[in-house]
Amino acid sequence: MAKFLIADDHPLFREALQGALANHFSELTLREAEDLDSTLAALNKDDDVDLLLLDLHMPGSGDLYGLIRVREDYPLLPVAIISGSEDSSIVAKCIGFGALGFIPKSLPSAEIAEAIDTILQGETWVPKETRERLDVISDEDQELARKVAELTPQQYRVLHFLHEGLLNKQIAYQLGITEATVKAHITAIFRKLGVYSRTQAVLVAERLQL
Amino acid sequence: MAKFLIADDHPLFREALQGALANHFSELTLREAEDLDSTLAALNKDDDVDLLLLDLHMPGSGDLYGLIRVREDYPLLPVAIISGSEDSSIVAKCIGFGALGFIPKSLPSAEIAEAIDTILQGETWVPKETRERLDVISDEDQELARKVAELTPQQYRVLHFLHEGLLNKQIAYQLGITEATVKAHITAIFRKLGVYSRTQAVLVAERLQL
DNA sequence: TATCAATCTAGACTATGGTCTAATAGTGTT
DNA sequence: AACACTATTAGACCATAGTCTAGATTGATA
Repeated sequence: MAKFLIADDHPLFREALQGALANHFSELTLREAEDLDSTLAALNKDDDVDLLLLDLHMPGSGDLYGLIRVREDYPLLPVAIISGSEDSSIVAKCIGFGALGFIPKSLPSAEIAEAIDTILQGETWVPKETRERLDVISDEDQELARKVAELTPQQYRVLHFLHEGLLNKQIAYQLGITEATVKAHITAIFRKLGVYSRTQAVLVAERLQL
Repeated sequence: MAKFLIADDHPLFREALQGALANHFSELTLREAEDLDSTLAALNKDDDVDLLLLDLHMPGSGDLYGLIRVREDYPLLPVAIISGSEDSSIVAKCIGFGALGFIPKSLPSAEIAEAIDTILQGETWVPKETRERLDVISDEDQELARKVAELTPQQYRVLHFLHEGLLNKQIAYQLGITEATVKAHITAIFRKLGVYSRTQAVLVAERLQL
């Protein structure tokens, strides 16, 4: 009797995936989440989830942040990334940051089930094209990822805009808060990342390809 | 009767290369340069150089800047990069920015001569390991490289330190000039790169892996 | 030599960035 | 309910970044 959590912001895709899984796993309990907050909430509620199927691009998530965050809070939970893209450098990053598998949405449902079987047995699974191209993530980058995981969602959003090259004034407008508040968040980001200027914070974000 | 220009800051290596070339090219005129300034000066003086053998790491050059600069000033001149490293992403960048060849220093002299023959015939030559891994450089990156080529050497040095995450005060100390001067250079860099903040300038540098 | 153009330099001034302190609101714990 | 803890917010204050103007130097050209 397996219990999965599907985290994806497209209801239609969740349904489709659910259908595909139902054909291959007889006894199956499914939970659903549509953004990072509800994913973390669901994991907190159900402590016996066997596998998280996590979409990369989710509201409030921002590519790698969701994975980094989940890995920080639930290091033992098997995570399979579900993604529309299958860029090999992204695949490598995900595996490097602790995902057990990377499943492109374009895969036929039979192969998706196979991949999940592999992952449930504790082995990694990635698309054929990207096998043997899995760069190792350096210790420094692992350390940086650990630091990024300490950021709150709002702080992460601010870091994201920093990385876009926006001024504090522009970030304040985007988030609907005052410039003073943006500055306060930035100071907190510096502390957590161990840097002392916005330039260095941007370089950290760039290095992790957030 | 071929005329080459060897640009490398190690006199010993220049000699060795000279010896290797003498065995394979009967009629050969060689010019030498030891940094970016003397390279540009030599090219300006001799307008009939057939090939530039350019070391990547040269004083005042800073990895890709030397190549970008030479390509901007002498777009028709065949350039072969000579380098100690043979990291495939660097090779790809060099070819993308217009070098006709990439020759690792570790190559036996017979193969170096072969490579140069290939390049003189107008074909590209790269190490076996990196063939068929030559990513295309995007139009945007070409455009950025064109802009970087407009920077003066001093401005390039400042951009380099910006990219390291240094404060203006620290850059001033490193270059032995006042903070006010650093700021003036930074303003000039913004104009030439078409950005309006230090963060964006750093992102340009990061994107070109300068 | 005279002159033009470009670079490097730097001071004065303004805008933006960053720190410190602190109030508010939410969350989980005893 | 009272408690400690943390995220979010923001004002006051100081530091750093960036603009404008301009003098000094160099190299090419008439």
